[in-house]
Amino acid sequence: MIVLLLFLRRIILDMEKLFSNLTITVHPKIYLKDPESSDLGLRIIEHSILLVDEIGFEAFTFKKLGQRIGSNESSIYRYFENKHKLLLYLTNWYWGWLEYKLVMETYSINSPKDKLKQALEVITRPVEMDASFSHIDEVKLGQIVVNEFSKSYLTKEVDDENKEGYFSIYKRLIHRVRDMILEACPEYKHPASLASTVVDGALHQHFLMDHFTSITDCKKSSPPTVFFKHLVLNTLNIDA
Amino acid sequence: MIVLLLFLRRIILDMEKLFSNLTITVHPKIYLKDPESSDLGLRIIEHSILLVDEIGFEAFTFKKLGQRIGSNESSIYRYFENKHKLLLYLTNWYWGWLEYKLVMETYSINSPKDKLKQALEVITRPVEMDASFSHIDEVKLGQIVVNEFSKSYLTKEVDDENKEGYFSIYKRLIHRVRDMILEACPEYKHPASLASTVVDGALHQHFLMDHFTSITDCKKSSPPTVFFKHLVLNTLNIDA
DNA sequence: GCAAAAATAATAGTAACACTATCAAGTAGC
DNA sequence: GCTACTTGATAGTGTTACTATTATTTTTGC
Repeated sequence: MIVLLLFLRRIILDMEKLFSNLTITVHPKIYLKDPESSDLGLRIIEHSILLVDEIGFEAFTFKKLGQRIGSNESSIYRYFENKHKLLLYLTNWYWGWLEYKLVMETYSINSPKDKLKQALEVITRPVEMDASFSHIDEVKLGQIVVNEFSKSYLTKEVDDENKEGYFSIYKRLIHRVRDMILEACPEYKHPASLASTVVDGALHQHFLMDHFTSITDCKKSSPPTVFFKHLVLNTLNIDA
Repeated sequence: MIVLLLFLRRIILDMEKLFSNLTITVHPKIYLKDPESSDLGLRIIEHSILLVDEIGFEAFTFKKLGQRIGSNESSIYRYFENKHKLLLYLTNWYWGWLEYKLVMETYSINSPKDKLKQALEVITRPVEMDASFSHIDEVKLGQIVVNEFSKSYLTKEVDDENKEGYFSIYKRLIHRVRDMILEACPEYKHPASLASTVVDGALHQHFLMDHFTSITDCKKSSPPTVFFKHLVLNTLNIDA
């Protein structure tokens, strides 16, 4: 058993190495010029994560970002139309990255129930550092998603932007979780709602842990993963 | 049995009559001058609901609201410091109203499980008109809560404003649901997280029904209430 | 190694936003 | 009729969210 596990782990590590020069693909209409294509672009992404995390999306401006990276406001406008598009870029990147993690950490599991459990783990756990992408601080980006993601779709333009495909990575991730729910429990009637509730709810519980502790039971010693695993498995009548 | 039900219904109707001149109390530090205290104040509330629903919170300004109600921008500033405070006022009012509905529609139910079921009904159903408050369009206010509420707390000021008590009605509502969960199932370990997940999740599912239908199973014919009742009752091992 | 092309920086400018301050006009209570 | 209070009107300030133009630097193709 242990030998098998080590063997699987080996495959996974190889796989990760194989994909180590992988880049997360973001819908090209979100940017004017691909930020991965130049040094300035990479610095825009790197420091926008740090600055948004620091001062919040409302107070964030291209002017401040320019000052931070010693570059000009107008140069940043050549990469992104406005800060809303930049936020879309960052959150798209995050969901693409999480989808990659989800696939990597579940593809070798055959039992649908174990696969689902591992998926819940990936989706609800706190974000961990990933050395594969040197210009991105995944932990801070995770915080940005918790605090700002919903602002990217709670707009009057959401239907147009959805049609353009700006949210398709996010939706694809939820479809994956939905399909795993369905494989573990084919007769369940609300797999998509359950998947979206878990993904959105996990962000929400992480926020509550930081700011409204009286309306959550989650804490370091009993993280959201515990709550959501119990919730999903009981809902589907799967034994833990 | 039917006689008893009619009797209870009679009591409830009496009770509603009794409270018909009730006003929902909002934390006084949220406003500079009580909008319920003058005609202009009432018109500010009435038309801010219509205007925010129409153009969204981002595009909403006091100048536009002033034009709409034939009043001056500066006069509105005498009631609210800024539009963020006005949003807090509207959402506080909504949660206070929903709490009132929750209490009214559950207080006479003795069985903890039935009480919880009715609570889930109140919290997850679409908002319905309420003639008791003539200056408030509850349906549109409900839409505003779905689309804008999270923007009221996803800010850098959330901890300060929470300390001031700006979110206490919202938290109190969730505490009520948490307590009902606990009465129906005393051994359940995550009652607060479940309550907050249902309240937030209900708003989210309503949003998805309108904009991202592929990641929800909810629709007119199978509304969020069905999903959440099944979710909660199975999680708590209560038979429907 | 140099010219052309591309990328970036610098500067200026505009309309809207988010206010603050001041003063005038109306109105309500005593 | 005086006072206090409310509302309206006007003006002004600093910031935001851009756009446009021109200058400078960097890259690249030959």
